[in-house]
Amino acid sequence: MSVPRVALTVDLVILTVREQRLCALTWMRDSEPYRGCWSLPGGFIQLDEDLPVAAARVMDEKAGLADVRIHLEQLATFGYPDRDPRQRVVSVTYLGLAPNLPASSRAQVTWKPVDVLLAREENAFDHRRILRDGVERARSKLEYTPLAAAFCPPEFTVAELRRVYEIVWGTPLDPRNFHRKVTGADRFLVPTGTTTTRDGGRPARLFRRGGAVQLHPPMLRPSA
Amino acid sequence: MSVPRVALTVDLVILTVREQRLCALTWMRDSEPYRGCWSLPGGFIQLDEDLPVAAARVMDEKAGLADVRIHLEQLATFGYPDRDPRQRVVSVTYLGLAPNLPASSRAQVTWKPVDVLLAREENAFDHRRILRDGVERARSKLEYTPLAAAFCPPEFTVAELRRVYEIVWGTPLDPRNFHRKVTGADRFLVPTGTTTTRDGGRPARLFRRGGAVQLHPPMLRPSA
DNA sequence: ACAAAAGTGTTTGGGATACACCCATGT
DNA sequence: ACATGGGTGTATCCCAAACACTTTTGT
Repeated sequence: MSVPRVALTVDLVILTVREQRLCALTWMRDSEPYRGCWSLPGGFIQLDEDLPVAAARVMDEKAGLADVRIHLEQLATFGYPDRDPRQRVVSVTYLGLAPNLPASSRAQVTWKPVDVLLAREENAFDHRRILRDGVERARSKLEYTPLAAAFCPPEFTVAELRRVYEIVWGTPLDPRNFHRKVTGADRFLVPTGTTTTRDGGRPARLFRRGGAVQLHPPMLRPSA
Repeated sequence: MSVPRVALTVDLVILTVREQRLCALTWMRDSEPYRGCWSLPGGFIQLDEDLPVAAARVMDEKAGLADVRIHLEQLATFGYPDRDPRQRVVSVTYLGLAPNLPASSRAQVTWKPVDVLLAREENAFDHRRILRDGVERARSKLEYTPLAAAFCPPEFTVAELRRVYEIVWGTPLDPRNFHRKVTGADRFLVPTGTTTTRDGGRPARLFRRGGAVQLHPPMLRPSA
């Protein structure tokens, strides 16, 4: 029995926080279609390759973030027939949250603020839609998982973590109540025992990510 | 440029509540591979077909639930290389919640309790894993969306809705507090103005689904 | 001394839980 | 009359928001 076969890609929504803004890793296209438009880093899946493996390979080859072991989770699959003008291509997308890192050395790959990307129209395929879904997923994941810490360097202060929440959610948070909530949440943060004054003022305790997978209790967004 | 192409299927996790149990629609395989094992209803995607359209077609052709317009949402995509012994097949899965309906007239398609399906090993491909993910998604969706009402007939009582929650979550709920919460949630339920005594006792008001998409405030599971 | 940021204590209000109690039907 | 389930009222508790206040640094 013969069945239709389609080309399958993995496309990545890699987010970070840098210079007080939520940014996504973009690939500037230098060939048709959509030459000169931004796209998400992506690549075709090999026949013998598992989906997460393909995602990790694209992280390496296209995004230039090979060494960095960042959290990658499946976002959604996009496959309406004409999303790629050349042929039927179905895209399995992954969401990753990274600390503020230099991206690839290639000029083609850069961090861009998501609000700029979502406002501009010059995007390839349906990648603006995919980015929007990824950002929304990240926003809600911050509520009930400890993934906000994935945006931070290995050691960070409570205030730095709060800045992540404020930038991703786009809302100011009360520093005092935030402090109590995150330090009280089960296995969210583990103190290193050291402090830093890099943010000015009184020395702040440094923390590392704890082993929690879910957040109890969750950090809920202000009612919006 | 030549790229690898793979076969793509849509597989459905269709859940309902019947006879006090959470059940899933299963397809009994009558050909190899996995002859005699249960599987999820599924089918190959056509070249010119959007993914949700393919899901609706499978609902019709395989599940025999054509007329019924039920809620279908994308669940996840499964694609490790050897999940189908014949060839590389990637499966885009959808989750649907249905009221208690007669399934197809074909004996091959039946409702089976999910606890039985998840306990048994005689399943095709990785469909047990997919079912498990679908059930978990449904459980958490009941918390913050009004989808529990999708398990009910068009008109239903608060107690019938409560039974849905109790069966899907596997926990008893306080009838009084449940009543207050669901009738107080914004646009969850709209009263029809009529009552029924089909459950015995004092007549219960009948409700229809309201227009809410999210639940404010959410119905949280007992801490478990 | 003063500014700046970290961290703690305290009050208060809304929502959830637990449960007593009343209502409206069938038998 | 009584059983059965529908529905309301109420005390209590917990948690989160709001914000005054103390602590510890740099300049």
